[in-house]
Parts: sequence; C-alpha cells; structure tokens
Amino acid sequence: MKADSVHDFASIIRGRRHELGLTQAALADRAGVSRKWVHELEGGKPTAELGLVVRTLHALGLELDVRDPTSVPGDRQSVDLDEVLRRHGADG
Amino acid sequence: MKADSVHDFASIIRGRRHELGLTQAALADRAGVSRKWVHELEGGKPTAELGLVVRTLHALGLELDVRDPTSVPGDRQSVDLDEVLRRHGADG
DNA sequence: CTCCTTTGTCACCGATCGGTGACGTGCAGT
DNA sequence: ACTGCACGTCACCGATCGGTGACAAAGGAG
Repeated sequence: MKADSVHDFASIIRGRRHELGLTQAALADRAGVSRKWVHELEGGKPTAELGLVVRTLHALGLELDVRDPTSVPGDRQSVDLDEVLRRHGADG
Repeated sequence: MKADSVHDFASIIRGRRHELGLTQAALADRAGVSRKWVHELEGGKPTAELGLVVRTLHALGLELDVRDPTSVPGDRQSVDLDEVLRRHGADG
C-alpha cells in the first residue's frame, strides 16, 4: 500500500484500525500515545513524529517499507541518478 | 526495504543519499529542510516530522509503503485479528 | 427518551522541534 | 602550508508538538 503523503497514512491507519475493530482509545493505548494524537494522525497531521507513527503502525500489525520505484525487477538493478533527480527536483 | 525503526530510516536515507552522490546540504535543499535536520534524521531522530520525512524520501526518489506482513500472497487474504493483536500487544 | 460508546474538539501547558548562523574537524588537491 | 568542501556540532529562538482533562455531537440499544 503506497503512502505518498501524510493523508495516505491517515486513511491507511484509520482503515486498518476499523479492520481490527479497535477504537481510537484502544489504539492509542496500544501505541502508547494519546487519543487526541491518534485523532490528529487520522486527520492527516503532517507534523506527527516519525517514531510515534512507526509505533502506531506496529500496534496495527503493519510494516513500513521504503522502496525505489525505479528499480523494476527484471528491468535493471541500478538507477538513472540524473533521471531520478530530474523527476523529483524541479516539479516532478 | 523494511523500515522497522527510525534507525532504519536513518541508514536507508543516508545510503540512498550517497548512492545519488548528494551532500546533506543538497538533499536538504531539495527536500526543503535544513542541513541540520538532515543530519539529525540520518542520526535516527525519532521526533522528525512525518511530513518532512516523506518529502525527504521523495527528494531521494524513494517511495513509502505500508504493508501487512501477515498477508502472504497465495496464502490467504485476510488476517487473524486476534493473532495480530496478540503479537503486537504484549511483547511481540 | 435514556444510557452508553465512540469520536470530535477545546484550553492549557511544559517540552521540544526545526531554522539560522557560525565554528571546528577531516580529507583531498595543488 | 593553503584552499575548498562535506560534515558534525553549538547557542539561540519562535512556533508548535503531544498529553491531560473535560465537554458536546453522533450513533445504536432498550
């Protein structure tokens, strides 16, 4: 599940929480954060601390991955650095 | 690439930055953050803001994924909620 | 309608984030 | 030795984080 923005995190987390039948309070408890924070995260708060997000994801049984979208299996191993920089540099 | 902790982010980001031949300053510039922040992130700062992390990842041409480790392709589609909660609840 | 649960929201607060500007170190080239 | 670059680190600062405690709205059940 691609999480390109903080809003993606928001929906993923909220969805997963519902899947597991957890309340915000229950999730907050499991993740060791406050209910208010869970509420804000599910609202797409961009300033949420990385560590807390990771903990919350784990509390939901989810895992975080970092991928290189340009490394297509069977295509090639390395990347066009210029290409990458070009695409992400100015305006994508 | 699994990022289970903020330290994983640290090494992934630092490694990728080197792959691309970018300096901390250059990356900071591309991501719209300060060089100090990049330095701290690469040091494993757990309080780094999610939004900035996402921006930095994008500036490195990387993508963030959220996965359910229990959903093995070809095994089954859904999850044992109890199982998940049990594993992540007490002590994993 | 009443009770209960869940969620959205508020004010208040100490602690800390991230930016800026600067300085010292280590390394490479000349 | 001297110059230049990348990096680590520092003090300072306004802005904001996340926690706490409390209250109101929304939804279901009797």
